[in-house]
Amino acid sequence: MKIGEVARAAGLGIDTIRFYEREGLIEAPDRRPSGYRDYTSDAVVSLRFIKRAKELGFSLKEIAELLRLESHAGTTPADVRKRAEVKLVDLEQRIQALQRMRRSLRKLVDACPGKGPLTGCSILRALAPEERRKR
Amino acid sequence: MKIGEVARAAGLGIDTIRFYEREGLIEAPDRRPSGYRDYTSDAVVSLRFIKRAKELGFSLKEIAELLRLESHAGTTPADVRKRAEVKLVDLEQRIQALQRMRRSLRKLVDACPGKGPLTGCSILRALAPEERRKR
DNA sequence: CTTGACTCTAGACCATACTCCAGGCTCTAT
DNA sequence: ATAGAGCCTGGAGTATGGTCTAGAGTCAAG
Repeated sequence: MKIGEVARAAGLGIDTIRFYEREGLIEAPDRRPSGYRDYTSDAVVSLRFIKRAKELGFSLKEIAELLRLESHAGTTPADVRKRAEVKLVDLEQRIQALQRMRRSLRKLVDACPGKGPLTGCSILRALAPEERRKR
Repeated sequence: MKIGEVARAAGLGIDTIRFYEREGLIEAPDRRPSGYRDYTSDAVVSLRFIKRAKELGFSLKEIAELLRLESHAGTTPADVRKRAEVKLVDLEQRIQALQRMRRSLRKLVDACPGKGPLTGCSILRALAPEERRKR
């Protein structure tokens, strides 16, 4: 596959894919004699993973670590396992942080009547309890 | 209050507060004859809100929109509530995806203790929503 | 009055994660 | 054969959200 096809399949821009290659997130693909990058469908899977993980709030650096768990070249299985365990703890903490955020936000939403005067909205009251800014 | 007191009270850095002022997230305070910014305690409330909203996953741009909603005639509490709800749904989806990922990673850790190939416990596949995993 | 902590501005700088551009070569369909 | 879309490289530019610095003035305690 050429880079454009991969980009469409993964839902990313061409430049983004080349950027990920430079950053070491994906392997550099083989090249055609012309110099064109020649991808296999595995690349699409990796790129979709990256896209999804990004949406989940992982940085590219963290994603790179996750990817290194998958292709455990040059490391022992025990090492892979150990790093996976560390990531698992990370993940659990991240889930808990998001759950705390969700609870807080839901409390705010539930307390907001959604009607009546603006001043009744607890979301805004949390922001500006004294209506000092009413212009 | 001087900016340093406000910063301590809000739990932000001085530079951050000036940055928020430049970005229009907070109003420019009055000035003393010396040129020093002179805040009221309302500023602390606003800054704490911004900090909290950030922790809830709002970007500064989204926070600025929330702030602007308040001062626009015709804004209903429902408008504000709606934004929070959208964020809530986003948060819930992220939590679910992370939980899927956690399951996969745990499977990887449990099932691949150092022997054999990692078949069936691909962290890559765990995050590929449009690629139907076969049951 | 002195001293040290604080504040002012403008602007540089940082990390992250892209996004675009110029100028040139390649591929594919007609 | 040729047009037009696609791809190449290297480097510059963008957006977000700050963070830091220099050089100068201000404040409050002793």
